[in-house]
Amino acid sequence: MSDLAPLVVRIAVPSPLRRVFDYLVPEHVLKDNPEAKAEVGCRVLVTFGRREMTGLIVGTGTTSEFDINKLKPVGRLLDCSPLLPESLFNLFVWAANYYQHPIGDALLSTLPTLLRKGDPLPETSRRFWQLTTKGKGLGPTSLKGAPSQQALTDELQNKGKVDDAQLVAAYSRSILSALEEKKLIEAVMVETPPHSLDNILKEDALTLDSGQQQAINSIEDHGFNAYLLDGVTGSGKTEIYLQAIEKTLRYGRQALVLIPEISLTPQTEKRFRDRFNAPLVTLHSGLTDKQRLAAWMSAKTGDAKIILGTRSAIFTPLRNPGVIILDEEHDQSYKQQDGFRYSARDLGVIRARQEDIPIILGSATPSLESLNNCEMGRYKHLLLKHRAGNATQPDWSLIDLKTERTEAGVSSSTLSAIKQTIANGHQVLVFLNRRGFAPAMLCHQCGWSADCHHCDSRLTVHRARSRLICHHCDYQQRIPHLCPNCQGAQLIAAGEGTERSEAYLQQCFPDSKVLRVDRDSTRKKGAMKEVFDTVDKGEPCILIGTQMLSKGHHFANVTLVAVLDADSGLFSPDFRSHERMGQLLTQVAGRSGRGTIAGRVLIQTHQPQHPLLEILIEKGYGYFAAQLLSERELTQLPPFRYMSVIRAESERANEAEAFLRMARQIAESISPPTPLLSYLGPLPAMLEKRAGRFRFVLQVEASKRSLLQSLLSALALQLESHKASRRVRWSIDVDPQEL
DNA sequence: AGCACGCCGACT
DNA sequence: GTCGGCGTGCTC
Repeated sequence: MSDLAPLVVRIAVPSPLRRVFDYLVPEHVLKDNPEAKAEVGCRVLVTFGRREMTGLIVGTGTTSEFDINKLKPVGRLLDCSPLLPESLFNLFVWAANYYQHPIGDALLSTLPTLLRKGDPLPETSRRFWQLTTKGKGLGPTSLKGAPSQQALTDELQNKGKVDDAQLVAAYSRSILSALEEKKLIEAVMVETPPHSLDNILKEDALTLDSGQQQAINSIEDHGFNAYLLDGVTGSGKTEIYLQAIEKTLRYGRQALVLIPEISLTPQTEKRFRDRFNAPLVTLHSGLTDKQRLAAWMSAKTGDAKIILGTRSAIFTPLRNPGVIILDEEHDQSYKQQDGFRYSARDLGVIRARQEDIPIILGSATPSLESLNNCEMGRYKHLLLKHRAGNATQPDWSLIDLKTERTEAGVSSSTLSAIKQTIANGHQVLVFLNRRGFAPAMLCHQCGWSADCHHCDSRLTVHRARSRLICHHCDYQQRIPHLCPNCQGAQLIAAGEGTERSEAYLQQCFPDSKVLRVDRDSTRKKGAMKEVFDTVDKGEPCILIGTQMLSKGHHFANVTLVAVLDADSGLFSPDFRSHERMGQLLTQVAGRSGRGTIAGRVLIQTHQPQHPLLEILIEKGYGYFAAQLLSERELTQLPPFRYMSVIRAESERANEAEAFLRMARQIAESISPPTPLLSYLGPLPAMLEKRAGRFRFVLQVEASKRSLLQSLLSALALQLESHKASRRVRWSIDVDPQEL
């Protein structure tokens, strides 16, 4: 290590700069800690500007593009080996570039917080003590004056290496230090290999029906393949996951399992723990930094065999990966919506290919992207058409709101269906994707409405809390008694939210439990569990709630699902709104009739003739999705064209838009618009003003990823160095979920 | 992003 | 006279 050429490392630092910075590694830094390495994937402490920070080495060499005499030395090397396997590290670098996020920020954000802050990697090896050469040469009685020391060296003489913990228990720390001081004994670190499992199954696997059997038989245990496990709710996808994991565990490998939301972890975790005698760790936002690091670490060392987590778990290193499973692959929460805007689903597929292992994407309502990937032959489409056991498909019908009166959002025929279901001793699920009592407060006399001053939105009435709340920025105020505009006393809560429908239904069914599930009702810890425990008892009751109800839960005794408002999904300008509506309705409907009794689904709408609703109801999600996919092809929207949006926001009304106009100009000077690459905007964002900021978007679409990629890379660099970019908050969103 | 530097208005 | 607003430049 004493060559004359200087050792230069390229460091990614957590900053919004799309560059890496070169530092020198002086001799003394290497000597200070001979164990520590200056290799790609290791962390270093550096002064960056005037600040100390933890950076990651992304390259090494002996030269620099920068003036080598002006390079700063690194402060300290933090790791004895790279934090990630090289291939995984390269994948993360690739992801930072693909999603156009500053490399240091992206890379550091894939690490547990404590590592990002520079904490040492927890010990994975255990400390053992052994005699030094000098110690071995000791005569049998040369430590006679120190009986404990004599006993200890005798023990080491007999046993060779002994565990630190064992020695400390028998002797004391001071004896060890004394002998170490005399250079008679020395510590050695020994890696403890992950133990292999003998009894993998805690409970027997369920018997598969022929469809499930066919699906599991199609899944190859080895090598890369992407599978879309497309099965109606209740068709037993989880059992397939479990059996795929079982195979992986039998090969001594690890399974990485991703699920959309934290609220689903306890249930899923229980299912896995009940089945396997294998160490399982969970990674979700509810963990402390320490717990998170411990879980990450045990995945890295291979101790954890099953890693269950939400979106960010896709960045967990695995010692011996065997399979990746990503449940509810259509779920939007797999796309990070701020900062490093990656898609855990898409990265999952790329990672599986990189690791040469299978990935299983499961959903009852697959995304159009994944369905298209099946058609293109990139994924294998595994269809589960039937519900497991005796459960039958629910029976859908539409209720025309143009011809029926409603109260609190509930039509009379919905009400009588609820009455009947309760009378039959069953449970009802009422779905309304709007929390609060009413979405607006209006003055009957002058037409005033309670608007949010920070957003382009109306305040939602929350009657139980006597407040008006903005659902976009959380601004709150008391409900006024008089109209602030005309002092009139006729303020009305217009429209319906879950709180109002709950109150109405409780009034209609005073003898039944009415349970509300939304962000407000489940704020208290354990509230959610309490509701589900009550429902699981099976007594007749009415569940009312928002999307929270549409995810994952089994309600065996629910035989009626009522969707109070299907229309909101029909008229949104977002090109994905129809897809989402179909997914949501199908998922909600899937909550019913999972037991042996057939379920009914009532959809209230003002548009009963809407062709998409008809297709969804008559032919099911598969046909519906196929229809949407062919529309996307006709209109040249994703996945047939690649999209990205540049977002900008500013407190000053015109700046965001002006910034994007300039961005478009720069972009067009790099790549003029052609049929292969087109621009749209700047346009006001969906909610133009939000939390006091004016928001705009510029869309860039291309027929090839590479066209878009090279344009965005060049554009990002130019925008970053432009002084106008300091006056607005801007970001690039590749493969956006929302416009 | 942070952080420093520098240049103008309005205060104890 | 100084405190502090934010426009500008820089980070190996």
